[in-house]
Amino acid sequence: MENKGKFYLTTAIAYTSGKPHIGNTYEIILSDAIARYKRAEGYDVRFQTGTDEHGQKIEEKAMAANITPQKFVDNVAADIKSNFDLMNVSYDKFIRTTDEPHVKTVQKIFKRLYDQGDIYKGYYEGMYCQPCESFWTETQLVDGKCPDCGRPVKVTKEEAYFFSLSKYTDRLIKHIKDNPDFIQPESRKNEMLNNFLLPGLTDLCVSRTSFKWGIPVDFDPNHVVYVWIDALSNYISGLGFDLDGKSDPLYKKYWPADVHIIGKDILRFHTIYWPIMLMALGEELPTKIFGHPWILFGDGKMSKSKGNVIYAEELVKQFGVDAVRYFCLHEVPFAQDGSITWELVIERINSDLANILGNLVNRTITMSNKYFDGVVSNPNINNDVFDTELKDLIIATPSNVTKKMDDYKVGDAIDEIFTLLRRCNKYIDETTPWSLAKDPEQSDRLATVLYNLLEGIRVSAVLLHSFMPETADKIFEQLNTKQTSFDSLGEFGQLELNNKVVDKPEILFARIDGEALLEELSKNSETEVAEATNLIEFEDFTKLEMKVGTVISCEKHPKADKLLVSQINIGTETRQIVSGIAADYEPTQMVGKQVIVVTNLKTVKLRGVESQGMILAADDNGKLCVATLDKEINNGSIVR
RNA sequence: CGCGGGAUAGAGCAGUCUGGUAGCUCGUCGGGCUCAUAACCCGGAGGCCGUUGGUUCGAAUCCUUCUCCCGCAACCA
Repeated sequence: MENKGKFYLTTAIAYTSGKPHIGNTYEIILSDAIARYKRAEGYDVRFQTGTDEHGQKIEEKAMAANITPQKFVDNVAADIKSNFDLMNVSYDKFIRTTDEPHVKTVQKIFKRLYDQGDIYKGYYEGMYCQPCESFWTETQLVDGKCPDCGRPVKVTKEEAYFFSLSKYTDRLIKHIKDNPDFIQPESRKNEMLNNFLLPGLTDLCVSRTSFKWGIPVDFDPNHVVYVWIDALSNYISGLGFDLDGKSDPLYKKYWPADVHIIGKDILRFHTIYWPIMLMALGEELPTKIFGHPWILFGDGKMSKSKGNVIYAEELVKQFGVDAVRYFCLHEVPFAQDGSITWELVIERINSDLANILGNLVNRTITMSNKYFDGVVSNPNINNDVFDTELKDLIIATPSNVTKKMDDYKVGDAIDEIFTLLRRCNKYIDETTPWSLAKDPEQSDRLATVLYNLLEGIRVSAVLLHSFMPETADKIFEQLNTKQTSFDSLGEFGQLELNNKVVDKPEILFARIDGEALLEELSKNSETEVAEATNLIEFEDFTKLEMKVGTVISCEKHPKADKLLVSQINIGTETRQIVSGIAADYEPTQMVGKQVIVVTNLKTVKLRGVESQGMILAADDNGKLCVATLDKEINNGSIVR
């Protein structure tokens, strides 16, 4: 195999605050498919992934679990790693930001940037929003309030280090314009330029004193390094980067990265902060940043509170690793989010994997056994236009696939392979081997037909290997072939002669009875829901104070689309209450209604407007219906 | 007018940059085949390409008006 040079790709490192769901898993599967494909093409690939293990959130979670942060991240990192291993991911390096070499590297980088004046010590004389734990600049504030939550901010002075970005902005803008492929997909490029770079960057806060679980700034131990200098550095620290020119040979060989594969939500950090960091360090910039879309459950974003999280393990348990890999890789378009539901997964498995792929292999091997005792030969009696068409496609498919992979259009690449598989199925109908078998004089023709099919299957399996490694290996075994490398794709006819295919083909993907499975799943989830329902004590219930009130007036929240602000008479007083019902109720509809109000909730400000309670409403999949009373009753009556 | 993305057959998508017969997968209906996992193959039906106006010999594609959906985006007490 010709060596095509080095190829370094990375995933974002996963934050160790909890268990990874299928969306996290998607990124690593996608990266793995690219890594495997590049290796098969003859690149010297290094594939790095890992975990991001510092930060306040982890510190808090560890405290809540009553273990040390280190113990906490050890557990979660092990969990994430085993999840990646379960998905058959071929990473070369799993880096953890708590690894000693990484910590040292980050400290040195921080010091260097400080020494050369890119990082300076200053104060946030900023506006601090306590609940959001965020600082804001004057220009970011909305009506002098936190743009995130609308709550008032406090002028706070906290010592912090800042990374001065402005010095490098022009260079970065030029780099982005000179390298149109730097940011992928391209639609994101303008977003970065227009929203962040062209208006001018504000300096980035790179240290914290408010928590301890982070890499200490070694020359100023009150501070820990905050997020990005720590996390982003993993891409070079994992290669043994050293500031003093003593970098590991790995670094010299593999840097700069050929592609960073990341979620589209963190594109900003990878296309702005990271390049600027590298410029400041005098290192080369990565070739490409690829922001991939998300996998969504149904039509909503996956979130635990919606109860619609799917974990990779569940899917694997049900369908197997390769089916899950196939689904993730094939079903997410290049630039738009894809969606996952049980129904969709079942449909793809049945129609693509069982019918088109599995059944093709099965029927071909069966015929080979039936007509030739499984012995492969090629008398080369090709006399139809079908033969030419099939063979042309077998020759063309590898480069078709590679073209798509070069643009990271993995789903389209897989489609190319399935186009070939479909063509093979069609070829069987065109040549009708079972008719040929009835005429002994057609024996050589029949053998040729089967050879063409087996070769088509072999080529498909070689190409499929990057996406579904186990399945491809199973096909190789069934064909009993050693011709499994990309070198064997150049010309038609590399499948060995006089080999014997397997006697009884194993079913690669069994068809799934969708209705039965869905029914079983819904039964399971019902029992889970029942088990998960927490029963409360009666006393807990009595803590709630609920009263009847009449809506005196109601208007739209001035700063939020989804909120209404009502004045409600609850007998002794009038309360102002903000509710998220604007989608279902006009303000005028609310006036005069008698509603049930929770009156002993802590007051809170919602986008700047105080809310002194809560109106009860039923939620039917997002459609809200306010609870009212059967007949008119005195305001202030207790509800229980 | 905060910024950005989108609307194409029952569903999911491609085509839009670079104007020239509207395409793919699934579903559906009809037919064929029997090697195969009720699988495979062929054919049909199903589209004012979201709306308005314009440019053009010609518009899904370019310009324009409006509508609706989604993301950034937390909030729904």
